[in-house]
Amino acid sequence: MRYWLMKSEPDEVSIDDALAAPAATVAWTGVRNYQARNFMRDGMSIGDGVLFYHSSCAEPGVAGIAEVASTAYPDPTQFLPESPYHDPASRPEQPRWLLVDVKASAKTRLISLPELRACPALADMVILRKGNRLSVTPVTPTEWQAVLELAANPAG
DNA sequence: GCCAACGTTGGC
DNA sequence: GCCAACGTTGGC
Repeated sequence: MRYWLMKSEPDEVSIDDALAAPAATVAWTGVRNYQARNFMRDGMSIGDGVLFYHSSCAEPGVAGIAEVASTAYPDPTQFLPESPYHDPASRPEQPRWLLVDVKASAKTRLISLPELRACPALADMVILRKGNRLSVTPVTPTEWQAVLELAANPAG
């Protein structure tokens, strides 16, 4: 059992969108970074914990809890010419990009970046490191527990 | 919109 | 293999 943080732009798929989807499950399309892909391919197992993070929005931060709901499989959007995630260099017989299904478990209060940064247990969290841009990152059990505790507490 | 940080590309 | 140029990410 491992833990992860996965970024989503809420304009595209928010935690509410995920919870409203059939079986509260969404295919995590659009990852186009090899390191992030490799985490999904080589690191993830069904049932792993996921921090659902809202990025590129007015209030970036952890917005919900989810779990990995499939092993990695080819991201169909890489083959769709009309998709913003289209990759003309990827061949169907050897797909370059993968995704996993993510099942939303619960919405949390929004735990903002400043609040995450203020938590001592999260000092080394990958997402908080300077210059970090990875959309899929590992989370340690200690960090996972610390975020759950923040989520359970009142804001501030 | 700005810009720092990072990944990718491509010429050499 | 080096590295400059370019594109993207993402907080502010």
